[in-house]
Amino acid sequence: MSRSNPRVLSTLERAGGFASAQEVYRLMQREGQKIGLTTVYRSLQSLVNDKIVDVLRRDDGEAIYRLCGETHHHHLVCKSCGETVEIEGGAIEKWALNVAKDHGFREVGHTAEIFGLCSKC
Amino acid sequence: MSRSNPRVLSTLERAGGFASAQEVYRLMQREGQKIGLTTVYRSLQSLVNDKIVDVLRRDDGEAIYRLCGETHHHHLVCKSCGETVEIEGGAIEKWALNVAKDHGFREVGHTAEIFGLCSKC
DNA sequence: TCTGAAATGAAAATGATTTTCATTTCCATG
DNA sequence: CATGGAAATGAAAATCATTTTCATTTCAGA
Repeated sequence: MSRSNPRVLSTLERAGGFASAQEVYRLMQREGQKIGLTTVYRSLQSLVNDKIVDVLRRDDGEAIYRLCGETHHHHLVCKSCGETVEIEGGAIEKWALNVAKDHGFREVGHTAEIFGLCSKC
Repeated sequence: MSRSNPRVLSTLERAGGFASAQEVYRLMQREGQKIGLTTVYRSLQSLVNDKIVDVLRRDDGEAIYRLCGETHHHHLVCKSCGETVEIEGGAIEKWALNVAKDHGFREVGHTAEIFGLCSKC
């Protein structure tokens, strides 16, 4: 297992807390930082595991990494410009737990995303 | 420009109205239908343009195509054995719509999955 | 029958992501 | 100060969905 290279997190922060692995890599290259693409991917993956960043998907399928708070939440994402709003999901939590229990499932988790066109797009 | 091959739509319907291009292609292969992967992609793309199907992204980035208008449902998936239960998601629909409206979003869609360990696992 | 536009699909290209594996860096301990 | 092994690193190759290219086939209409 590998741990996150701190310069990757730092770069993601500087990028506005929202960028793809390729973008983080290119940014670090431009800044003259010596780092391999592999390490960028591994670091971001590790940050996701540690719940320090979230991963979403752009319309073209490229993964974008985004700094997030620690409280569990969901996202409302504009499918055109990518603007993201964090959503509290209390209703969903209960729904997921109830549905799962009804079917005898344990160790329940869930994912939920809302997408659409934001007011600007 | 090309038009959708009707067998592609028919196969997507038969797949439960929810499948990736690769899955549609494999299914048609297994059924002995002669068709190229390229045509499957083109047909699905065309169906998306015509708003006959929606396109979403799976967590791994693969695009999945879903018939529009079909009352859509969600899935409760066992993370050990893969058993899947289809769930009605009335509560989620409302939640997604309300949240999106609150933030001025239009053309709203959503994804939601619940996962856990089923009673057998 | 002829003709051209649309459809088709095999193969190559693309682009993100992952894997492999040899090398380098760290660091605790002798 | 060694030094030995674990963790980190990165270049290159592999993977995989998707798109593009391009030559061929189909088919409707003149």
